[in-house]
Amino acid sequence: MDDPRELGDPGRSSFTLDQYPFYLLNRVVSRYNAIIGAELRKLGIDIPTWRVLMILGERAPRGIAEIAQAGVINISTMTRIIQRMTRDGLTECKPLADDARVTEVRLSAHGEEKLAVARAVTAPVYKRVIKGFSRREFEQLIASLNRLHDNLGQPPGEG
Amino acid sequence: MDDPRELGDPGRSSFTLDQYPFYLLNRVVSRYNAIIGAELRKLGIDIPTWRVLMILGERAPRGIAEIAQAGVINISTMTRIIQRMTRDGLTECKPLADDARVTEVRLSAHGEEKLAVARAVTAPVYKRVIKGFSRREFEQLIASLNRLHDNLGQPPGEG
DNA sequence: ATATAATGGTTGCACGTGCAAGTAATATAT
DNA sequence: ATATATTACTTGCACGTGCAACCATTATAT
Repeated sequence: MDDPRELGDPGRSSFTLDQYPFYLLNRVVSRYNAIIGAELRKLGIDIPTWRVLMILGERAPRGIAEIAQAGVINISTMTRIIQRMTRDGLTECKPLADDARVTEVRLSAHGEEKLAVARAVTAPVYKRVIKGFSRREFEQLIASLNRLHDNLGQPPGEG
Repeated sequence: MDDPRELGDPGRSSFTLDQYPFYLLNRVVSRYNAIIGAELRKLGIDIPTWRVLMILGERAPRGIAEIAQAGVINISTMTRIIQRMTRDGLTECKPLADDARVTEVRLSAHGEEKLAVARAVTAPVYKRVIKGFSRREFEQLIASLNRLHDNLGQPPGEG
């Protein structure tokens, strides 16, 4: 009864949703996205846009596929997210010099500004939500999420 | 530097995505949903349907709003999920006796079967993903997710 | 009794998404 | 050199979603 692989197992008769990690994960993510999404909407952006802003603010991905990979978003969807962002002046695109297939995407000045504002707006929400976490608990959470991520492997149709 | 509230804070200059819990959460959820979604598709159902099956299999919610609440899904969306499920013979609806406003939703026999099959199909994926977790780590994860959930409070436009 | 509010659910609309099939550019094989 | 495959991205299509406005039913106020 105490094998951890049986805890929260949807195949077991003792299964309940509150012990099912992916129900809890979905619930937390949905709520967080709902709240953050409402904040971002005031800035005229949505969550996918915000995620791309964060990614481009941190690394310099080589092409759209890599952004999609980093953002865990379908490539064709990412194409259109970048199209919207470029239309709205947040990003600039041009074919890469040594390989005209890949599209180089950079943040525009306007995009950098939006990112800064979005960070300022989301930070207080984040602080509220992380309240009560010790450093140990926080690090344990990160570690567990990374382990789950590794165990999941490469999903179909994401990169 | 070690105040946990500053760890992964999107407002800090030292911010990186791999230390941002909600990036990691989104990533894990997206991957899991992609994998599980592909499995469920073989059964002719999608993730929202699966979630409703699980909810109805566990409790007996009073009306559609309560299902939406439990499933962390918008009410109008839930209306249509139930419509689809009823069309496909997975659920049965009728107005409640003592209050004709609320819609009573029950699993049909076919719905029960689908739920059983879905459980059988998702269990091995779950076991693979939870691999390597000690009981302690598992319980710590559940606790952290519950804490995040509590800290988030009631989001806008979900129930 | 009658008007007003509140509750539970539904629908029109616009839009974002994923899949499958496409195009263009580069790499590989013959 | 030329055909074939692969890579990187794009687009047509069908569909699911959220928001806002709506309808129906019950509760409350006068």
